[in-house]
Amino acid sequence: MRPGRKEAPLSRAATKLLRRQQLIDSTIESIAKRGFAETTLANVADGAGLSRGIVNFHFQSKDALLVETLQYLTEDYRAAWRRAIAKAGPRPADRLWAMIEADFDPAICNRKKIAVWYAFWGEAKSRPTYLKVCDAADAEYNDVMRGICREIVAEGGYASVEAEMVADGLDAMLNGMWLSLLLDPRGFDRAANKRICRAFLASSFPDHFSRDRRDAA
Amino acid sequence: MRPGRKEAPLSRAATKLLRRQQLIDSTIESIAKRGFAETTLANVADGAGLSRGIVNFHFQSKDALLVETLQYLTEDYRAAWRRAIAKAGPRPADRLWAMIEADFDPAICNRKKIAVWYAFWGEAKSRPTYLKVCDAADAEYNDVMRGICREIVAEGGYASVEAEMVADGLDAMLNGMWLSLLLDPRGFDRAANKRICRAFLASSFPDHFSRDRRDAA
DNA sequence: GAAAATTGGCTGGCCGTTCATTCAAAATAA
DNA sequence: TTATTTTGAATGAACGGCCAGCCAATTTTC
Repeated sequence: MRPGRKEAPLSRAATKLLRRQQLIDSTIESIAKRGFAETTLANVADGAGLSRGIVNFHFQSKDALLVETLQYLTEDYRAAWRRAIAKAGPRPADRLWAMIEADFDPAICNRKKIAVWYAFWGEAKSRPTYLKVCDAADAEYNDVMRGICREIVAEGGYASVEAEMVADGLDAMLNGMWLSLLLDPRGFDRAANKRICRAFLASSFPDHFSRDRRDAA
Repeated sequence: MRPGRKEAPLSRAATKLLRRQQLIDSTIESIAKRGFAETTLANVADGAGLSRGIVNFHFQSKDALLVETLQYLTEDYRAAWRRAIAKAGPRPADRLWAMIEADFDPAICNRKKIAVWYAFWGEAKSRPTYLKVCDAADAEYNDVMRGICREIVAEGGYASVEAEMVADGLDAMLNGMWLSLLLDPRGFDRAANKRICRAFLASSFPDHFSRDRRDAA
């Protein structure tokens, strides 16, 4: 197919993984470009530069491809925020802020991937498998965020602040900001959105976050 | 089709409107139940208790039906929050809170309608018409909310608070809470979510909102 | 190490099904 | 009657899944 260049020879096991990943990538591309309803196996195969029958060779069915695509997306996301937390060090305020930064990282928070997230959410109610995967990913993220907020509350002795409420509010806010990227990409402003998150944190945990700078004492 | 009962005679113009609304309602029902991808004209017609060819008589095409369904949904939503604001009286804090209450009103915020909203958002990126309608509706809501927040800031003399940031943050938070209803309907708690919104407002506009009661002095 | 045998990846066309749309005929209202 | 609405069957296009066979990679045999 690609006349000029010859692929480097790979072991069979490696090709198998490569092909599956190519097809998943192409599926993401197609859903972002054409939407869920108009993504066909032919589109996916064409996008990957492979033949028409290839998907049913590497995946049980179209639905299995879509489920695995969703699982890849959730794993990709989970890895990103876990990595960010790990890099942030021990202080809970730093870890919380790292989760937010991760949510706005262009590797995660770009229109293509957000469109695919929303495509799956849009189908979630009528497909229990999608619902389960999405809900589990969301729940895990929320659990971790609640835990960190509890640490901050304990550290700061914030009597009137309920950690869970801050975490849930922040979580919802982040998802809503993704929607605004989807609907109005030109008007989307990463820095402004981060500032809004920071203001929310500053009013909830004033000893840990300031409105302007990265971190308070 | 319904042998036992005979419909009351209606004028042709009235029947026409009735049929169109029946079909739009059935479309909403079908998208909520089966999802966007598996909603067919046959499903819609069956759901409305009408014959197979009926949709293409009252609508130009399937796509036209879907666009009009989305327009109906946005109009329904707009009417709900406008009504809520009008009922709330002159004080901006009351009007802002009325918008939030409207967002959690079971007539608007129920799993069926939320699922349909997310279905359209999921297709928005690849269908410019949907995008335009959704974005316009969102922008209008956001404009009004920003305006009210500006009034509150002016009233309270909140120096450090930017009205637009509060409005945008609240807007995003509300959308994110809808997602949590979609993904985890059992865990969804209207009152708890309202309390989170109220806490956010209390920390932004302390002279206008308290954490616990409906309104401050 | 070279040749032969085997495995497994990949192709592209085919088939049955489903769907949106059209249409001629029937039913209903004006 | 005439105009409009409704029906349900027909049409043609598009799709997912299937498969027989080709070919490269790997293993086995000599």
